Amino acid sequence: MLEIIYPLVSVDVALFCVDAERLQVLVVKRAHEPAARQWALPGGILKPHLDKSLEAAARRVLAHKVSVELPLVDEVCTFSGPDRDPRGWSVSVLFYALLPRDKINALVRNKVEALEWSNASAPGHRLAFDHDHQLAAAVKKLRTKVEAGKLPLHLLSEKFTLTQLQRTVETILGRSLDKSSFRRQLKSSSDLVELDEYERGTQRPAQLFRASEGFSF
Amino acid sequence: MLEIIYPLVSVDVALFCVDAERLQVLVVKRAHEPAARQWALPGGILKPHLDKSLEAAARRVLAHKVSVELPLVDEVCTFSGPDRDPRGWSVSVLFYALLPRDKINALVRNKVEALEWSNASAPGHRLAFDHDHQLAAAVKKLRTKVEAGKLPLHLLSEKFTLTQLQRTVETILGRSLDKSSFRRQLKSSSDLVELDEYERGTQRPAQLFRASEGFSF
DNA sequence: AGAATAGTGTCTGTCAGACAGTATCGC
DNA sequence: GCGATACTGTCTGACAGACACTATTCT
Repeated sequence: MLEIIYPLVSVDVALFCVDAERLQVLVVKRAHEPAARQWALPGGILKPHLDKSLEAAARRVLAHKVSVELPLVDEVCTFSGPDRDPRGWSVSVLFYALLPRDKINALVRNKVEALEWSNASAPGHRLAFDHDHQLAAAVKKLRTKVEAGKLPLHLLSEKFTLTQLQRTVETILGRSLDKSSFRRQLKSSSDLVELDEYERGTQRPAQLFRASEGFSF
Repeated sequence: MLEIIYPLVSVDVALFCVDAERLQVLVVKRAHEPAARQWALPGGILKPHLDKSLEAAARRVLAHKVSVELPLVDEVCTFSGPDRDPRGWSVSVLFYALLPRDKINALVRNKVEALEWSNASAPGHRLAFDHDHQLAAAVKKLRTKVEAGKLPLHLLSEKFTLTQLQRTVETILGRSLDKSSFRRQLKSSSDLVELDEYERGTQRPAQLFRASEGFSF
């Protein structure tokens, strides 16, 4: 009988937020080994006695970084192999999560770890482990879904204008869209509910919308 | 210091093949506990000393069932939790694989396990563990890719006719397509290479095609 | 009034579905 | 010739991109 070697199982999370026309991702300056003092995506070891699923583990990891419940945490893919973590053979399941723009300051600061919003398309730091690849995979997944017509309503406040929605989509896709075409598509969408409220801005007020009940990203 | 409990890490594979207008999936009658004598998707425990990645583990598992190298093995998603396997907290990474139709008889028979091709949309057996959910997820992933315009060339022989390709796509999507529109799309695709060969059938010979070098599903 | 932002109307080229028509084989 | 299958041509309605136009607010 061979000795059974257990792989290390962990979760990593790319938490996205769109702010100021930038697709931002949360990065952490690691306090402990391995890769101490390097920047990385938030992550942690699976704790079977605490977590009832991998997604629950991802939410637990983020709960230490952000003080709000996240509307969406979904799987991207796995990364595995004997060399990607110095502790040995490891499996990491990558998730992505979306944070509403009005919650961007709900970060939980502590004295051990530094947290930072970084440009997801061009991170300011080189990330530890294979997290550069992981981030690229998460961004690609997000883009693919939006490109396929899904509306990233979880990135917006509860009530939002169509222009805010268009700016968010444009930021994710990295290109500008035609206002008329964009709004035409939205009219035949059952994901939006129009409200009888208007946002008072600097110019003409814009009608507010919210996500419909059955909406899912 | 808490005792660290390791989760069980395994891979399961939905191996697809399109034959006789049916989307077939390979199922195995399990020889050993747990779930002995029940039908299930082929799967196995990750062996870090043998596998250099989860995909490699999936390929190793299939190598015992099919005597040919598979052109495509790709990840679907993970299934995890304390209750899905009687042995305890487990993570299973689901893969799907495509087998060319002319290799459908390349199954490795043995006296321990029974192998069977089952209708993927309506399996003849109830599957063990959460494999009914897994199969549904794998079929959905396959459908989504084909619906998005990807060509499932790996399900066809090396050389194939456009009618064979159309029948395969129709089988996966579960609806019939217009011949003219289908071929129009293919003309602008760089995934196909037309050959100077023709298949001699019962009626007018059909031009043969193959997948281009850079093709990926 | 003028600037700025919200929202609508119209034109047009593209393209997918529908379907008819032609081509080439076996019998 | 006839049936069967491969392959092509044409029409048309739907729709996305482009862009001009109207509407409503603030200064």
